Amino acid sequence: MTGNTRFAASLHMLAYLAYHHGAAVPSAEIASSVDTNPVVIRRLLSALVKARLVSATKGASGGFSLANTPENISLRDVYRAVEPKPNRGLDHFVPNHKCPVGAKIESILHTIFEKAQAGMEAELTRVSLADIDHQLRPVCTGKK
Amino acid sequence: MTGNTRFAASLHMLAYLAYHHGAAVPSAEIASSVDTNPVVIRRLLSALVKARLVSATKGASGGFSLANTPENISLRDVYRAVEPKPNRGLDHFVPNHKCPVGAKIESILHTIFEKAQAGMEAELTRVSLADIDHQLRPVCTGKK
DNA sequence: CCAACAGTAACACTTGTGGTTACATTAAAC
DNA sequence: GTTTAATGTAACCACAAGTGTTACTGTTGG
Repeated sequence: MTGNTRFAASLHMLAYLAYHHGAAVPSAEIASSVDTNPVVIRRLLSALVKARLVSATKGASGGFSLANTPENISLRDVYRAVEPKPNRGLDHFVPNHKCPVGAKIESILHTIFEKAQAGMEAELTRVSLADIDHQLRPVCTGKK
Repeated sequence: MTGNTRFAASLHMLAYLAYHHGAAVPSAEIASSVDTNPVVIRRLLSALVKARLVSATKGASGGFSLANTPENISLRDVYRAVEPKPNRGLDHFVPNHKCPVGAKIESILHTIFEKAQAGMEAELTRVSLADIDHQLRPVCTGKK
């Protein structure tokens, strides 16, 4: 797989929680919507709990719920929570430092990649979980 | 590996070609600077040749050279040439369409990811290979 | 002809990711 | 207090993608 599905899956899960706002949703139910294993869900939500975006309650009738209002959760928050290393492959890129080009290229690329990353995250900042929820509601409320 | 090193390696190679502008540089020499195998270099440059960013000459005393001036090669051109699928893992993400959330989330995420991608590429558009070359020269010319 | 090069196919190796099972822990419900 | 349903992880396997490597086939200048 070129990228990973963590970010997309996380947004799906959070959208599901926003849809069932207030209630504690168990991982098995979320897994049914995302069509994967409950453990995968808990694994991902674990990162979101650490990032304070989601709260988890153990025990019977427990589950996951949003730790904040959908308006106050930006997609950038989610991105940062599940993608801790947003460097475009610069970590495993080790050129020959004895070459004048190889010696300098790393720091140059680092700066460039940071700007590119910032450009992407700027767009993500402009979208909140509430925006996704609003696009989701119209088709759902009619059938509920 | 989280991402791939193709983009970073491609920029390194192109910077090397810009540094030796005009001359035909064999893949073995570039491989020495990037510190990898010549086949890896040729594999990557193959994509850049198809994108008309680099020209290759076969035979003895052959090699690779830029097909354009560094000013006219933007990093976005390079990115598009070596990263044909810039979707953040949406392809392998197949939710349960029987769920109201799963049915709609795909197209919503697709739109969002496209905007995020556009934000990143906008930053890459603003940087040319000449910009990298200018940052490279000051330290190199003195030691040459 | 020959030496040097690109172009590519084929393969092994490594790593990241996702799916799965298993189990310890926790807390509500009865 | 026991049962039940849930999180939290660890451990493992399977699969896909990326990278490095060898080997071979053209191709071109000397």
